[in-house]
Amino acid sequence: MPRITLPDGSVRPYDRPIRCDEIAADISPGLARAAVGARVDGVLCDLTTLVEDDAEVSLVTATKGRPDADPDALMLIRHSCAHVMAEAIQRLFPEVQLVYGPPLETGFYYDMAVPEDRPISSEDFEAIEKEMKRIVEEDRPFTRVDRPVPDGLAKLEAEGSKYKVDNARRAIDGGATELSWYVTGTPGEHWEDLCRGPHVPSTGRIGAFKVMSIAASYWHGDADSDRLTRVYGTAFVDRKQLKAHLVQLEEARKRDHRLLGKQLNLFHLDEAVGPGLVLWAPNGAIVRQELERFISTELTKQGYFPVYTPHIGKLDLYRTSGHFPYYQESQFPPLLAQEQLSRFAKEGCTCAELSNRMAKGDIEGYLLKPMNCPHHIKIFASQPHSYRDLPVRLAEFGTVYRWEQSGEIGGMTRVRCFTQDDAHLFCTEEQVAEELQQCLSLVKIIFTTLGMTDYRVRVSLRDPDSSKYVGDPANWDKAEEACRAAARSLGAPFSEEVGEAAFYGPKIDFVVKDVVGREWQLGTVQVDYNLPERFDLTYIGPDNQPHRPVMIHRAPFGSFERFVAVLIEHFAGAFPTWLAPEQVRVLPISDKSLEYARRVQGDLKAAGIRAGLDASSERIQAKVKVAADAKIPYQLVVGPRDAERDEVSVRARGVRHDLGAIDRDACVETLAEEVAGRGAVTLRERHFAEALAT
RNA sequence: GCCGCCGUAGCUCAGUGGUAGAGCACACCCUUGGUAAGGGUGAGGUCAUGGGUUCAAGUCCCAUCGGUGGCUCCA
Repeated sequence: MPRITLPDGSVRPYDRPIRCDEIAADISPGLARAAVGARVDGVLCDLTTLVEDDAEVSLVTATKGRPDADPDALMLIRHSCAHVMAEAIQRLFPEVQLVYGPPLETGFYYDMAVPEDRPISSEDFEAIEKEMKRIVEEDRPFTRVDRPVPDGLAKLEAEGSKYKVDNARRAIDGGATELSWYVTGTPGEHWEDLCRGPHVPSTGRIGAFKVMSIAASYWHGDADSDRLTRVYGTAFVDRKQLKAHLVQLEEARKRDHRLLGKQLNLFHLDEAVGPGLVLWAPNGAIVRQELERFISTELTKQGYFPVYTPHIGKLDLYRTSGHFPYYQESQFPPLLAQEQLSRFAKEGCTCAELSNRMAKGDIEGYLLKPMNCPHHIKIFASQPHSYRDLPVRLAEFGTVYRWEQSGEIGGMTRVRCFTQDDAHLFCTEEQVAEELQQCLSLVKIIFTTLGMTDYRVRVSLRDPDSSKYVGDPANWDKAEEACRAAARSLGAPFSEEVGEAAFYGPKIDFVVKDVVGREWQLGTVQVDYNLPERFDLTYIGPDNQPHRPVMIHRAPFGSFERFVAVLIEHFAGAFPTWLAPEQVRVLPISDKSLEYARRVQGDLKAAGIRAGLDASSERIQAKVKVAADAKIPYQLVVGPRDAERDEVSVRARGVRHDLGAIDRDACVETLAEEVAGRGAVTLRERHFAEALAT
């Protein structure tokens, strides 16, 4: 007979198998009302689940009007809401076949096969929601019906849904001994769906929901398989939570780097230049340049040598490295040698022939470089190296070109031309561990300085079943173990992900999320035993014999394009003073103070500060507003009173009032310190701590 | 690359198949005002591009280009 242990440690003995909702009712009527599901020995399940043996049971509750919700409750609500949406859609579009509808972190989706002649569009959302509302208001119970495998399969086949048959087969392959359906209401009478569950007790427990968007997907995620329509929605315990979520989404969109990039004139994408080709406007260029300076200082400290290399190289170079022709489809087409080009033009050679002959190697040309490593390798190989010289660390802000799929390009996060803060380290096998650690600490310095604490670490390994990786498996094992060890030494949690490695070696990646929740790889450190082999790199060891060096590829920022995109969103465009394109703006009260304002600006510029001046004929109110919209860290308002006392009146970004006046020289000096120290000291804290508090 | 949606002034957006609009920004004039937008005047458009339907297309249809939301991909 089951003894039920509750989360508070108390134990309830029962003399018969007991349902979770009965347990809830035994504890309190309030709990019984609030419960939407249960966890039995940690496994989320229906409230009607029968507990037959001793178990730890906790009830999952969803209480309207409470700001915090149990993530499991939201999971149940969303999964259930996916059913309600599917029912609504099938009522409106009887031809639609359902595929798969799971809950997500922020909502749910349902994949479905929609007939081509009547696609679902966002214009249908209102009707769908209306239908859903009706189902929710009817408050019909979610009823589970289990069927033996043969009966279940027969039923699905009779219904003719290949997708659901496939789902069932997968469940069976996964060890299922029964197939379960969930009916929203009475079996035999109401709508039902093959589903593993669990669900909330009844449709009425879905507090508030919204159909969000529509997108395409592929069956099983396979681009060659059926195209499906994916409808996204979200659901919450109550309206208030849903609204808070929508407001949050709206706020996030305001931080979007594409929007801020335009508003703050940071970068520009121009149709005439080409998709995925970023033009850095002066303001964005300053941010990038500051980052370049910042990391250059660190690189010097860590013993890197700067190098410069061209943007193209001969095809043969990339045949050696393995970039060509294996990754041909993700590269810009090769540049043909001039005389060959004209010859082929005369011969009327087709593109397919051309690409064929290039792949075979009987045509020479140049490739826009997809990576910097081959060039750096050639610099290393241009001289003999003793083990005493190692490690050799070659660094370059190297621009690379990759032919990303058109649908993937967007903003500055995924582009076709980008500049990496790249470097390649050539070292002995014994040196790998320490070099890796140094690289990781560099990444950490960057993230810490910029206050970006919200990242995750991923150790990216090869997929042994895939053929896209080059080199000896034994070397891969060594490299992967080195990455694991280095990640461990970071002291932060990390996940290992198979199939994420580069073609030549495993990586330690730093991954962050953008405002819309998409993940991006920024910093990366990669161990490579393969390219040294392909290029036959050697150094002379203490035994006077040639040895193979190991390479480490690393880019702490990843690429400036992507990093700055994430940085814009991280700061919501309000860059710290050292990064801000315009660090200070001087605002004269009127033309009468223009001369003094110019003097202040001159002092600031002389101190190396990027200072602007608003010499327009607007009133001070307007100047303050415009400067605030431009997210300039400091505004110095100057009028006759300030000029007389050699002072400036300071306003700080984000503060709605005037902080007060201070001595002009003191202001310039502290600002210079703030910039030099990258925010270790700030003008606002040092001189206006009191004024800030009010 | 695939599917949906979108494309009107530098920006944000209105615009029943019947003469191309607003706000901001810009230029000039007035205003010289002590802390989150003073007032006026003006200039600015191959309505993404190319076809089609129509007496008539920014508006309807098709294609292309570009953007966007996903999917797939990301060496």
